[in-house]
Amino acid sequence: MDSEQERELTLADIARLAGVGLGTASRALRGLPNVSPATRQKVLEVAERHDYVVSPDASQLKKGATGRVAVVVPHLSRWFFGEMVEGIESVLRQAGYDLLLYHVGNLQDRQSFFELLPARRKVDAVIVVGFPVEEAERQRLELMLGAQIVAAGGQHEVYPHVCIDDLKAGSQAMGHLLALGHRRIAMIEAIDPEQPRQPSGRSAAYHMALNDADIESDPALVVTTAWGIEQGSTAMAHLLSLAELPTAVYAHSDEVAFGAMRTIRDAGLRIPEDISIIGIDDHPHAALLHLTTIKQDVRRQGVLTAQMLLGLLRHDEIERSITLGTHLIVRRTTASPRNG
Amino acid sequence: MDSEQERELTLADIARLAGVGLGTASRALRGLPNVSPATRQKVLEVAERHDYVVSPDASQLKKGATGRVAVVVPHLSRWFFGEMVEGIESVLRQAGYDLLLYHVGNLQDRQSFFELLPARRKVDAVIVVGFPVEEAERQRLELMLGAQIVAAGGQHEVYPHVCIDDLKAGSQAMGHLLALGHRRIAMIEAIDPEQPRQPSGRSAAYHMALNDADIESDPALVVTTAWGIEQGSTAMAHLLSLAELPTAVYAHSDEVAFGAMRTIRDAGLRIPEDISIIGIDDHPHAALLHLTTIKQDVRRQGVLTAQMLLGLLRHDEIERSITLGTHLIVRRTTASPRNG
DNA sequence: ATGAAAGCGCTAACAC
DNA sequence: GTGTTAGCGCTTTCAT
Repeated sequence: MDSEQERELTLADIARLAGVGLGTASRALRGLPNVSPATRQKVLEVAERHDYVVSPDASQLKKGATGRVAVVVPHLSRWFFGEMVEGIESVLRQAGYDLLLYHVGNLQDRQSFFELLPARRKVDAVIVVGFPVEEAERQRLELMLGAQIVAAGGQHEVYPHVCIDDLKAGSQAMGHLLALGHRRIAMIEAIDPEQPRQPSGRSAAYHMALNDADIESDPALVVTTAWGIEQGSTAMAHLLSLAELPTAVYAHSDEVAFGAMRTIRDAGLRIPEDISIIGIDDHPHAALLHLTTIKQDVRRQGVLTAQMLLGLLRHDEIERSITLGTHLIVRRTTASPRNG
Repeated sequence: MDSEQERELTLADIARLAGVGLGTASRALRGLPNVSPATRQKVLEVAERHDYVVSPDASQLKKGATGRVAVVVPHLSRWFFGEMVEGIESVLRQAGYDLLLYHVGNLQDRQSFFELLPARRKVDAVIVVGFPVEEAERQRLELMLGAQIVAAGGQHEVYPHVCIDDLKAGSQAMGHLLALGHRRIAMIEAIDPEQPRQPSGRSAAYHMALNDADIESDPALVVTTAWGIEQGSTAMAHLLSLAELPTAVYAHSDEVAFGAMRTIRDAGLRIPEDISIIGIDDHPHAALLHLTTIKQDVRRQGVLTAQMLLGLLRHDEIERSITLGTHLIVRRTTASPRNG
């Protein structure tokens, strides 16, 4: 059997088989006017019988639009990004767009992405997920003529975007701890060591909240670490080595909080009796571990980003900046300090 | 500013600017022979100066290959799939292939994927991740003439594939519990309700192990549920309602085990003193929760799958079936039964 | 309503 | 070595 050698039928084949001209076949298949019902019927029938589909590449070459959008993510196996991409994918697919995935896991990947622009001339748009594009990168992106650029899950003045207000989320977290009566509050600040350092709303919220509450901030209570469970665990160990322990911990993310929780318990301390802890995200495992947190709807951010993009592609008049709300979910890791 | 109207330069533009013919420009750019150093130098210089890159679509139209591969996944926000895609993406990118992502989250998505074949005529290959392709689906896939098809993370006789041996992984888990002296062992069987029911090696391992140990299996000790934390939690609740409790639980996956652990503890029972529990995967959170499990290297499966695919695309003589090993990681959720 | 023809941006075969 | 030419599979005038 030489089925291996079979080739895809072309429009010319279909036209010939249907006994019509090339142009007519094209129009018939695409539902354009100026085709008699009988002719259209015949073309459709032939195409159907032979399982014909047009070559998107050929048709795009002529039309100009690619029907693809690039999605650039710094991580994939992390819940936040998976959820985001799922949201994006669902609306893109429904709109008939294909999704080209680019992973920029570390600084080097990221540099080479913006240097080489592998998506160039391949997509109608690009969605940058979860990190702010720097000025130099923005300039490179300009080479992608005509491509719409939007950002999801990160602050971007420069591009249309959808995100949450990190400052507000942080304030909600701190507000909760403060309201419970905590005054000695530590922060585990999460950064991505593989990406350029960014000013963080979640960090700003900490200092602002403390300031508003007339609490002098103690630099020793702030520890900076990478975004992960083990890192959170280590950071917490550092905090526990302090002479005077914090009564509460504000972690930049749930995953960091998870690690911190383990360390606290392994040290023989109880949560929340000895130390309260709060995260941000509402990661699926937060409920499992009864972690109090600030919830954000990541999937929805993905959906809205993709919808915004489609609007841009259609040149609709649309909102170019969407900030989603976040809210406190009180579970069992926060309580008033004992001697509060 | 009408930069919006700027258009990408074509090869013809570059040729003209460099004062050479179209063919020469093409050869120069691609490093083909039969171009004088001086000419090549000039062409390269012009292209560089204008940030020119060839249109992949146009060049592919001529060459035949698309330079893209479709990756089909049933989930994204789940650790296993994110990890797998990261592995796949890393080698594909390095080889210059683009990755088209298709998400078939539920039965309907899956049906429409195989019915519409949105990747048809768009890719050189497709990688199916984490689910066995059914016969009817396989037939649809045949319409993608010339596309290589490989499978990752799921059993497939029909396609070249890389996976783990579920039967063996399950046997390792059961072997551990049995060796500890457990005889009343429950199984939380995880299935994907959104996908067609498949025979599971992880389930077979349970019955086989019990049989080999001359333990009569009690149907009440097997509970089937969907793949998730909450589902594991509920399943465990069911198990705890039994008149005679199991002394150990074998969960098909770590995430299911996580949920079960919560239920056990919420019921006031201790792990592993009252009930032992083991999972499969070595999810990042398994270490966090001290869960004993069977580790599999998912990322590596992704890498090997993509490498296998590249080999196939190059028509290399390569191994078309790779089964990765798994191994027991003993942590703190398993111990000998009290009255064992 | 329909067919012929030009051309999208490129590669490959062919002359020179 | 280099320029010209003929397509790749389609869409889109433009006649008819």
